[in-house]
Amino acid sequence: MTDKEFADFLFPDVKEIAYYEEKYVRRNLPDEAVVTRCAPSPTGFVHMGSLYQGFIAKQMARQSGGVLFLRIEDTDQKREVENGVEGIVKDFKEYGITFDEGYGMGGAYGPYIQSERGEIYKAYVKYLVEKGYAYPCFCTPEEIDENRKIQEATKERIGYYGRWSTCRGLTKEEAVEKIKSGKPFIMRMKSQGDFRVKHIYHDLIKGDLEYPENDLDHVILKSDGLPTYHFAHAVDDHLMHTTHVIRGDEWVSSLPVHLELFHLLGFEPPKYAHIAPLTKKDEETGNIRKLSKRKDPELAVSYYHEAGIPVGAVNLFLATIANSSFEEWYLQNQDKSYTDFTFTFDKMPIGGSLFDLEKLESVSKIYFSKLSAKQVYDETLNYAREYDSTFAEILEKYKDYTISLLNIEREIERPRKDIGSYKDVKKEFWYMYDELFFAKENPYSEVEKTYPKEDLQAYFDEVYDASDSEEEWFSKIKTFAEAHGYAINRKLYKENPENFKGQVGDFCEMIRVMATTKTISPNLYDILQLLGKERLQKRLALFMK
RNA sequence: GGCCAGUUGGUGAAGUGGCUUAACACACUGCCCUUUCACGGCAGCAUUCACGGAUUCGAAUUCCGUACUGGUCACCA
Repeated sequence: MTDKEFADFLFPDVKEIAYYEEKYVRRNLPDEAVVTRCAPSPTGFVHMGSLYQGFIAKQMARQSGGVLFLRIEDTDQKREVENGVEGIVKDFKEYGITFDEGYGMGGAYGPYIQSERGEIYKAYVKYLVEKGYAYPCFCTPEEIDENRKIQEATKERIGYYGRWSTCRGLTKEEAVEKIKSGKPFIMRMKSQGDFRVKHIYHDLIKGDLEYPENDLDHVILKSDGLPTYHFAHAVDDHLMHTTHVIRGDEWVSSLPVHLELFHLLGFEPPKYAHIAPLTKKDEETGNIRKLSKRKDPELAVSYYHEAGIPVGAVNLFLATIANSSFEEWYLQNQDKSYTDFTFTFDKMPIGGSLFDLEKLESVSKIYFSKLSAKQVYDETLNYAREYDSTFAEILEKYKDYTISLLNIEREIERPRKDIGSYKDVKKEFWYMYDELFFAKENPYSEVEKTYPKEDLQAYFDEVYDASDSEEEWFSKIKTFAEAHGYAINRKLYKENPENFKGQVGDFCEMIRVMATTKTISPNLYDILQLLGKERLQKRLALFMK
């Protein structure tokens, strides 16, 4: 029996690969164009890791005038989650990762969902059989497991190779016999590699990597007729003319298999860029470890949605960890978007990228500081509608008031950076709403310092005038404070602190605490203006108690 | 256990043999600016790059060994 006859016996009704080779023509793009993809499995929702991968893939494709497509890798039906695909598409879209082609939007290289590509994979497996590079395997999972245990016990390398690959030695006739008798089987690649031979592979991110030749006869077609990841990757990325495979570095160890698969199939392999994992410091052990789906809620994209961290801030953060030079560039190009930055593979981190929530917060504050008051208002309202309906009502009721409030020290060259999330708006400014302020039994209970309050009453009774300009307002404060034993400036106070109750700043602090309960707030003059004399008197009365 | 990678201040990191008496950012501390809070500016914060050895006139950067950390070894992707 020839290899050809054997192949025909195994796969009687599939097309020649020439059909597919002709159908999926070479892309007409310039040499530097990066054609890459996001290839998620519908096994759950998008997490930060896939978003990070998608972010980099999108940037590299866009900035090179290439193509980004979406391919759904749903060859594992057991792990599939209902509506998984829709969730993925939605999450990617929310975070600004849009595709040029792929699942749900068509393109010339489809189908873009692996479960619909079965015939294609079979054609290529058949091709491999014809060349003598693939064979059916009848080993049961139990037998494989048995071998593994022996290998572990004798400290031999684990896997289906060499003398352990029992079905590799079967003649074609024996195999045909078994199949005719109804024995279930899978297809394995027939590795031509030698484990002792080492090569260097140049990864776009990690640089030179030393790896041994693959000699494992990996499964390429499972018993359900669907391909394994390894095989699907080789076939799909060849047919879809992917130039760059950008993926997590947990794949580095599979590189030898993939390279051999491309070689056996006669394909030119793509360039690989292996992204360092997102890591965090484990609270229990103190070690740096990869972010885990189970342990770390912050891995889920929904975490940020709930926490009120805007999409734009997350993207900004991803940009800062993707290329270390980004942050400095962004500081110097305040008016530009992160999409204007040219990312390069060689500037991407190799070890691990610490996903630091504190850093995210600071990036988010920068993001917020660039928004207009109206934008902050609108987005905060959207958020509150979803997560805090009482605050949403308040925001709607006091729309113009809130926008004025948010506008203090905003929309200027160097804006405040006090808001890092939609949640912070309430956290920072709750005291500006009487509904929230007087809802507390004693709004001032958190205030630690005690103040010489008698001066305050006098100030509001005799001096404060809401119609004053900011300059007038402050000069009156100075005069009043001086008359009541405060130093008019810091220097004077520092020279002889014992001569004064404090300095003007201390007097201002007292006013601020009375009005807001806090020692930090936006510009005091604006806050007082917004509150108005009547509401201030109410607070004052409570404060004086 | 095998294979592969990583290890630079409180934190993230730049750095690819002399331009490094180790950038930048976050945090912290101090000072300055300012009419308050901020914003901003300046300064301080690793005599040293996990440890040990080697190569070299010269090493965070090259090589070897050790330790630690991570990844991976499926009919999962």
